[in-house]
Parts: sequence; C-alpha cells; structure tokens
Amino acid sequence: MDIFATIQEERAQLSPSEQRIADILLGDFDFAVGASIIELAERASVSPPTVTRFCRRLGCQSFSDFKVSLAKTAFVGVRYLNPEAKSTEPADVAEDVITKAQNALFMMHRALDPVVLDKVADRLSRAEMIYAFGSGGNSSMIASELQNRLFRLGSRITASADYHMQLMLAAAARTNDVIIGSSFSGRNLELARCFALAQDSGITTIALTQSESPVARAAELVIAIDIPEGDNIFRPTSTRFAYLGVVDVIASLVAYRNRKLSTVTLRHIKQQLVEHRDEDDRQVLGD
Amino acid sequence: MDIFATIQEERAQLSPSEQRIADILLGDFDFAVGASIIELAERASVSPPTVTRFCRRLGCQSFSDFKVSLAKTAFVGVRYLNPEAKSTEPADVAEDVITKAQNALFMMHRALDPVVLDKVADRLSRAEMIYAFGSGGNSSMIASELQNRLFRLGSRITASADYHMQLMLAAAARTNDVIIGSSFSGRNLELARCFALAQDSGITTIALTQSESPVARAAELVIAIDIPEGDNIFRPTSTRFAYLGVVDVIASLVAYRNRKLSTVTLRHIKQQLVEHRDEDDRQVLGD
DNA sequence: ATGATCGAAGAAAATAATTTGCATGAGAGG
DNA sequence: CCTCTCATGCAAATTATTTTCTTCGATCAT
Repeated sequence: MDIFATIQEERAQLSPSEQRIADILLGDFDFAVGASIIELAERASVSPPTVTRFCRRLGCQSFSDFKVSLAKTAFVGVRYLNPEAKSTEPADVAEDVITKAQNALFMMHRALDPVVLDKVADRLSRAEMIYAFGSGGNSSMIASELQNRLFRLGSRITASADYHMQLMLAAAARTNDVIIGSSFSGRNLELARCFALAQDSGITTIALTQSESPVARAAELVIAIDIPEGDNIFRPTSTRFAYLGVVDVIASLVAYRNRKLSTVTLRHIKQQLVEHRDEDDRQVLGD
Repeated sequence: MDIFATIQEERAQLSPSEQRIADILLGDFDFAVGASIIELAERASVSPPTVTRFCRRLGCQSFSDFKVSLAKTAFVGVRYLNPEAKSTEPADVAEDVITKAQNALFMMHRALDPVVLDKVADRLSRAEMIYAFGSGGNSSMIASELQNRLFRLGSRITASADYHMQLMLAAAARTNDVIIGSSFSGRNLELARCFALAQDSGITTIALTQSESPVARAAELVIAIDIPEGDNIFRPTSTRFAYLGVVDVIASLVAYRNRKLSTVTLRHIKQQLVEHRDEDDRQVLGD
C-alpha cells in the first residue's frame, strides 16, 4: 500500500542502478510523479527497462501502476520532506498546517500495532473504572478527550491533569481498573511514577507516548506515537492530530466491544439533548 | 489541485459523452485510476480521443497527467464515498477512523476562505482580550484549544464552556476585545445570544460553525465548517479534526502577525519548562 | 424549408511510451 | 581460469496515446 516505505525498506538490497532510481524518487518526488519512464531513466542514467524491473521488484505490475501508487502516497505521505510554508499568507499557512496534520495521521497509522490496540480495547472495555491522565496543554486535552469519548459508551471514567490528584487516584485504584496516560514527550516522570505505583497493585496501565521513553518503559501496554516535528515554533504541534486519532480508534474499538451498553448510553444522551436543546435529531452528539 | 471537485463543478457543462466518463470516474474510482485510456474509453462507450479531450478540458495536459491528479486526490478526497469499516478488527477500524479524519481535514481545507481567515487573524492579533466560547464536549475542547494555542503567543485569552459565565463575560467585554465561539451544530442559541449582545457593544465576534446556521447568522465573521458525517454512531465525529485544524491555522496566522511578542512568549514558556521539568530542550512545548 | 455553421465525436494514422527478448559484460565462486 | 549468474542495455515488438482529418447532427438565419 505504501510505496514509499517499501522503497526505504528495500533500498539496501537494490542494485546500484536501482539505488540511483530510488534516490531520485526520494529526492525529487514531484519530478518522479510527473515524469515518463524515459525521462526518469535518463535522469538516473539507466535504461528504461531497468526502471520497469525496478517497479516490478517493488510489487507493481508496470511503470504506470507504480506511478499511480507513488501519486497516491504523494498526497500525504511525502510532504514531511517538504520545507515549511511558502509564505505567511492565509492560503499557504492553511495548506502547511493541514498537510502536516494529515501527515501526522498518516504516520501514526503506519506505525500503529493492531495487536496492542486489541489488548488495549479489551482491557478498557472490561475496566470497572478508567483513569485518564495527561498534563500540559496537549496531553491534558487528550486525557479529557478520552473521557469525553468513553463516558458516552457507558464507561466509568475520570480525567485528571493534576499530578497530585493523579497520584492519589492511582493509589486508590483497584484491581479491575485501568489507567491510561498520555505524554507527548515521554518524559512526564510523574506519570511514569503513577504507572509504577499502579502496576505494583496489578492494575493495567496504558501509555500513549513516544516509544522507548521513560513513560513507555513504565507502562504495561504502549501505543507508540513517534512523529517528527519540524522546527517551526509558531505552528502548533501536528502530533496532536495523531494522538487524537488514536483516541478515536480506541473509542471506536471499545464501542464495538460493548456494543449493547454503548448503544443504550448513546441513545440516552441523545434523548436528553433533543429534549432540552432542540428538535433536530440529526445533529451530532453534544455540539 | 483537486480534480474531483473540478469534475463535479463542471459536470453540468459537459457533453453527454463526457458526462459518461465523469460518471465512471465518480462511480468506480479504483477502476479509473488503474485503467488505460482505452479501457476507460470502452467502459464509457466513447473513443479514446474523447477521453483525451475530457482531460484537457479539466485542466490537465494529458491523460497521464490527469491520472496522476486523480490518484493524488484518491488517497484522501474520495474515501467519503466509501462505506463504513469492513469489520470491527483493529486494523479496519483504525483505517476507517483515520481516513475519515484525513478526509475531514481535506474538506475543511477545500472550503476554507482565505479572506475571512485574514480578517479573523487581524482582529485576533490586535485584540486586547479574547474570549473563547464553546459548550458540550466537542466545542468546549475547541475553545480550550484556542486558549491553549493563543496564550503561548502572548494573547490574553480565557475559555469558557459555561453559558452563564459566557453571558457575563460577553457583557463585561470592551471595545477592542474579541469573542470567538465554536458550535458544531450551529444551534447553540446561548452562544448566538452572546454574539448578539457583543455586537451591540461593537465587539468583534467570530464563529466556527456550520454555514447558514443560527450561530453563523449571529456572528460578524464566520469560518464555515460543513462536514457531512456518516451515520455510524460509534465512531467519534471526525468533524473535530476539521475544527482543530482551523484552530491551528488561526493560531499560526496570529503568531506570524505578532511575531515578536510570540517569539518572546514562547521562549519564556520554553525556558520554564526546561528549568523545571527536564533538560532536553528539543522537546515539544508542554507535553 | 434549406443551406450554413459549429461543435461533438470517431476513424485512422502518426507518434510516443513501454515492455520484452536477447546479448553482453562484470563479478563471484568453483 | 573457467563458468555461472546477475545486472544491464540495445533493439524490436508491442502497446498506449495523441493528432489529424472527417463525418454527423444540431442549431440558426435566411
């Protein structure tokens, strides 16, 4: 599905000529997507047949097949190679921000481990109480989004951004409870401490964080999210979109697992909103 | 840039043969992206030259050019035609959620009006005080994200999800203040009331909401966000991603306009985080 | 009503791109 | 030093695409 990843993976096993082709692809993407096989071959100083063979090797039926795969990926998956916004005009800034956001979602998706997701959904759906922890503007937003998503499905959940509170909640938690915490940097040591504390009592701990970080090491289950950020300090971090995406995936999985309870709870909430707010029942659940 | 939109726009002005081509494109996208000009022509019962002319008409240089544009769009822009997730397996659910999120960003971007953005950024960057309003899980998240993004840039801002508080804040606001409010449904009448109240005092009001809705009508400046939602009640609304994207675009624009103040403020915040939390100064700003 | 004009659409030819088959040469292994 | 294998390019064959030319049908003015 993702040609670009395939090229990078296989790159070591390619012949010299094929490596030259790969380098052009990775380096000047726009050219590669627009070029004919002859142009591409010339630029790489190889013959067209070599290009065709290269495409076959990467699992495409033909060069045009390959170009289509390339173009599909191009839309999102390659933009991180691109420099920052061209100007500070609204249109350029919007394109930059939105591209980066889509890309964060793309990269998160690529690295997502279904096996871990399955375990996470399983534990959450069977939890008697869920504690969602996260501090600092970004992670606290994720924690409250977890609450906001899961309470609708009938889960018992509270969110906290307060270190002291988190520690007390973790200490008060019981065997069938679950603690799920977010840390963009992976260096929220207070959160790691909560995890350690909880694990001593046999409580499931789930981290949304950078892989191989202190927080990741402290948790039982880790949903790893490693998104490279550019160095534009003015643009809000696009990593938030990746985290939010993970929250939604988790919430959907829990909903499917507790389908009956979710349906009933959602219907109740809906009913209240319709009665007390307005009559249009085709609206989203709670503004 | 977006072939798909172009086709839908021009559809009415196409000749019968060209409309048949358009219909195949819109209907069986995967086929169209993979097909050669001959196959496509055959399927539409037209001759290849007609297909070439069709491509030219849509602003492409050639058929292959067209196919590349099509493939680029395909990755995100067409999935909203697709049905729901194939199964409730983690991999399928993740793909469904992330595709819908990317798509929401895509559609938001397509409809975004740079002129309005420019005005919004102008008002916000010159505001003496900003009030961010939004209620219900979704819009309250957006309001606090606005605060979370803008305070870092030196803006004076508070967020509120509480109707009564909003009304009082709006009443207390002064001439150079700005009220920015979010409503996914567009039917948050309390918010509309705040806007009306504020406008009477000559205060700028900005709405992030559905176009042509009560809230939109009550505001001076409207950033319209109209995202069709599927009817899967279990999947969290992907519209959140669109709203969050708008928040980020706005924040970036304000940052560029108040570049000096933003830089100083961001640096201060960074410094505090580094001193009090950890030493790695390549980390994101605040977990 | 009839001819003129325009544009859509296809046929066929020309052109361009792509693939295949085959030959060559370099390098590894015996 | 031979032989085998593999990468690669050349040229031919195939296939795809575009251009040109022509026809057909609709519309409009006379």
